[in-house]
Amino acid sequence: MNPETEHLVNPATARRILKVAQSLGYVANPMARGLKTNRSLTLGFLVPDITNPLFPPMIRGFEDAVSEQGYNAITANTDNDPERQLQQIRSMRSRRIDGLALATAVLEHEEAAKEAVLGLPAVHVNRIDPTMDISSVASDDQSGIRQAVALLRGLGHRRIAHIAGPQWTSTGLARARAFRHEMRDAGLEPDERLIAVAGQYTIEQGAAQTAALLASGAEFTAIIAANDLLALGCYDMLAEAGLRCPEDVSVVGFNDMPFVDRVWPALTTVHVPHYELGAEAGRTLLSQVAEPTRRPTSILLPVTLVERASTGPARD
Amino acid sequence: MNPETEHLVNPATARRILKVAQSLGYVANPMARGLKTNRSLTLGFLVPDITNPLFPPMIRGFEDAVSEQGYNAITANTDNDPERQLQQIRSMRSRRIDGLALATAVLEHEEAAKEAVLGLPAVHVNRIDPTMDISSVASDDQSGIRQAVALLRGLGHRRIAHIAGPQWTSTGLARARAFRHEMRDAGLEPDERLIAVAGQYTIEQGAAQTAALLASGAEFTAIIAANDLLALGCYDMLAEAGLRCPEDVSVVGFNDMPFVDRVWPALTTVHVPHYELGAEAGRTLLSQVAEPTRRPTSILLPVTLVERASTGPARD
DNA sequence: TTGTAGGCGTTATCAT
DNA sequence: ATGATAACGCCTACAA
Repeated sequence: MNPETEHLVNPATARRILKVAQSLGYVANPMARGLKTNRSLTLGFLVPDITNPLFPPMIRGFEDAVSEQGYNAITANTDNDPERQLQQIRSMRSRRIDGLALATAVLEHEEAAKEAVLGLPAVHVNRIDPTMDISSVASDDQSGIRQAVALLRGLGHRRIAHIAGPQWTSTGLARARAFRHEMRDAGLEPDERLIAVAGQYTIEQGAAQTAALLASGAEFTAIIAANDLLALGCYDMLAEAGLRCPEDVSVVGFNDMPFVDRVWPALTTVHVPHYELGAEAGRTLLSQVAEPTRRPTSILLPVTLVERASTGPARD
Repeated sequence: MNPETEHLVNPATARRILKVAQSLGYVANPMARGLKTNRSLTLGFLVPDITNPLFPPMIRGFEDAVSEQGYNAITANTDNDPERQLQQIRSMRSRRIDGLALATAVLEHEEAAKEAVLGLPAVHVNRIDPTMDISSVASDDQSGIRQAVALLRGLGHRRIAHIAGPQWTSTGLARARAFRHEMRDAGLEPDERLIAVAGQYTIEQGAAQTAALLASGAEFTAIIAANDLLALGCYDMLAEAGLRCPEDVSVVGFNDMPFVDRVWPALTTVHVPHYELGAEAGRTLLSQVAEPTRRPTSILLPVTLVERASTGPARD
């Protein structure tokens, strides 16, 4: 009844057995199978919080991709807590998952996590591993920032601010780096006073850092936020300061979360293909499972800027 | 090493064994345990689509609640396809889940699903089972509609329309029924021409049914939509028809999805405690697992209307 | 109070 | 090409 060994049995017998099994309603017991083989046909997917709208599409993509190969996916939340993350990894290992996808972005306590994952096929999602010990699937953050800068540049903006994501986050780091690089590339020397670093990817932090920008005294006509929540925070603080968007200040987000096309004004943002990120991670992980010695790969998925109503010509 | 039988062993020995096990890094193998006990300490959660923002909080609540008792949760998507739902149930049963929560709202093909779940502790979430064969945890839809009607009534609205959800859906049915009932209760005879039934819970259907309402020729100054997506569709069609919200037509949604407080105008809607729904479902399911003979219970969680900017005084 | 043997449903190995 | 058997790691009944 094992397709892989069916060739060494009489085809007629095989057919007969299969038919009888079916008529009996026989279904293999995954626990018994797993106990014997030490494999579970199950893959883990670790996210900070399933409640964050970024992750459901990734999870769905992952599940759809791996279920095609007969694998199941189980998800767990870490709340960005390194201790919880370790627990979850241990719990999943004890359940004999065959591989693990990590969409948790915490750069600190890296060593502990890496050690916990040792020997298990693994892939990072939505983040890259600088040391390249582990495969990764991420969006092309630099290209996204480049497109954002190009759009604003084309609209006449020269003094562009950046609200960076938390620097303990892979995306926060990458997008801030890309911002400095792409500004220079566009012939706009980045002003360090116009880079504010958020402590969390939240609306509140977006507002707080916009306030900081405003307070710095340095002039700007546009903000590139490291993600959509930060951008929504910009909206709040700009309104509070009596500034209109986009007439006074243009705002660009990152991720293209659900419904940011319906906030006011509709948010111009970099669309990230979250579903595809998850699906690609699933495929990568499966090839890793099939061939554990294969060396890590690093995939960058293309992103595209979606121009909506939060960007307009520079005021000056 | 089993806490439940620890009392019939010498405390000193127990401590000794536990210590040694710990020092050896011993972790029980769930598969071996499950093979022997025919239990998995795992519960299933079936949703139409994890990508729908209603479900992540429910899932999270469920997970948090059951993990407190040492249970794991696994989720699967059905895409509202009865066939897929059966597959998923069978797959989960083969994996020996100890109980199943169903947040899938399809009323058709009920018998097949019920049969597939036979003998397995189960609970319906966000829907009620009229036959009461299965426990359920849902929001108090009738109270939500009552609050919506009361608010509009207080604002002077008398001709109130309803965009009902799909009638193959538990919530669509319940809210439409509640609408008729509560209108009468408020002394406002419901006009059947002012009840449009959406085929899906989508923005597009919300727009289409608003168009139907407008085309019916019957006058109205407010719309109660059966969920937030339908309400957003109202926005679109009203704008297209040159009608302002709330000046010309007030709109009330249902669910209080993430970010509907930031669309324009901010949506007045009935807040449903999705996290609590999931958590309560988890607790209900666990008690069902502990005591399989217990008869089904039906829990209704209270909802509260959140008044925002999409409702205002009646124009007339 | 402690020790031991048997079996849960598979798969893999070995003998036929 | 087919059939028999041991072992995976745990729990439980029973013996000591």
